[in-house]
Amino acid sequence: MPRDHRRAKSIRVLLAEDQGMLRGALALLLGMEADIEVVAQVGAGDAIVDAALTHRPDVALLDIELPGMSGLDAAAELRTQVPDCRVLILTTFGRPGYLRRAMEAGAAGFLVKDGPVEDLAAAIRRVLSGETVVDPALAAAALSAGPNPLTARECDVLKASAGGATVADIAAGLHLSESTVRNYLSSAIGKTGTRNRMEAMREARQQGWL
Amino acid sequence: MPRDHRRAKSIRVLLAEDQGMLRGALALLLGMEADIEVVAQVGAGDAIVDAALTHRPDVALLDIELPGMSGLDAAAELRTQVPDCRVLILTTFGRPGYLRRAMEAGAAGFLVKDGPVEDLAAAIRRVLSGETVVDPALAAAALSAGPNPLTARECDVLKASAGGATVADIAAGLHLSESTVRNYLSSAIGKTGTRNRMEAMREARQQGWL
DNA sequence: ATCCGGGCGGGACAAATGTCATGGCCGACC
DNA sequence: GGTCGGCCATGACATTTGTCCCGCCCGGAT
Repeated sequence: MPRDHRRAKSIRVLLAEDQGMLRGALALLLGMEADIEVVAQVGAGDAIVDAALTHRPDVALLDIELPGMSGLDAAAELRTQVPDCRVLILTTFGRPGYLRRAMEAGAAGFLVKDGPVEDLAAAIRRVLSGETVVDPALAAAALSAGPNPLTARECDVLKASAGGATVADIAAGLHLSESTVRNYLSSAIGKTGTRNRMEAMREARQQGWL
Repeated sequence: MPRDHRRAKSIRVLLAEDQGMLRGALALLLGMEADIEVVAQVGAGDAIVDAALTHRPDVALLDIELPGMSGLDAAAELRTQVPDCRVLILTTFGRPGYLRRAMEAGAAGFLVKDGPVEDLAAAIRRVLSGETVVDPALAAAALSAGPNPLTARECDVLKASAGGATVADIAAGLHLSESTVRNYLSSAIGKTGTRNRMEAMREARQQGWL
């Protein structure tokens, strides 16, 4: 005989968020909803799939920027490994490219960390009932921005150039010639319409292309 | 006749945090503590002092990175304009320089956003009772790291060089000659022991010097 | 009175960065 | 089979960046 005293079946939620305080606060608040139960909390991206396999949540609430594995990549993995689990992305940045990638990864919803906490439980319920939860303005922005024009290699080089790495550093890190690296950087700078690698990185990040 | 049903006087808290969801969640949780009352919530640094003057909180819980005015600057202002209000800094980054500046600004405590939510209410009570709340390991790091070696101008130039601005941009923005800008950048790079402006910025940020 | 240290700028030079043209290699697509 | 695009690489070149000189003006400390 189940020890659950509630009549309605409660919604099982997996919570992935690296900031301990926010994770704890959200878990407590969600746990107070009568029909919601937080069955797992993780602080790293590479723990998401394991936790989902173990606890079989109905909804996974995923941050994007996580140590280990991105929440977007985790969403894609969940799609195949735990297909019954619906994914709700919860992120600081409403970048067009993030939303696009979230949708391509099969996410059912996309929330930004601004906006009131009250939205959260509501979004979880709507997502579970089959709705897709996305801010319309953000969706429009994502559509009008168009897809990522950068090739995989150009993204690699931009990512590797973060933190002030020199061309030589990047070349060594990616096992490329220095000339090749400069060519990729140059073309990324061209495609982003910027003047140097820093601006190109900024722009690519802003768009959610990295 | 006061409508407050509790016997004990409750602790009046001002909450300054730009991320809406975290702000809302913390406000709800703190409000559930029997002896704590959130009397004001703000999402911008330049609203802190006004709100404190209006609502006369016992404790101000301040994020550092805020739009408008830094939580550290706001703490310094509170020190003079609302001296009875104790300041508890709540930040994502446990940078040594942040802790140092927080203490110099008269903060009574310094919490990082990792670590459990449960610490928060406890820290508020301890701060109010006169204790200073600081993670000992972080305090040691701040002490051993030494003070900021950069001059005010060097900081300005580093800040202005964020986002990929060229020397010409920085010079124009700060009304300086390009030679001067390059000299400041060079000396900042030297003092940080780095190889270029990007690394210098990274390091200076890491240390909390900006 | 002298000596810092900081703010500001100039000039010269080496190194890093960004651009461009060119070419080979591959796989996908028509 | 031909074409196109991505990946990788060279070499030459202009521009930017970083370094090291030098100098001037100030205000505060000794």
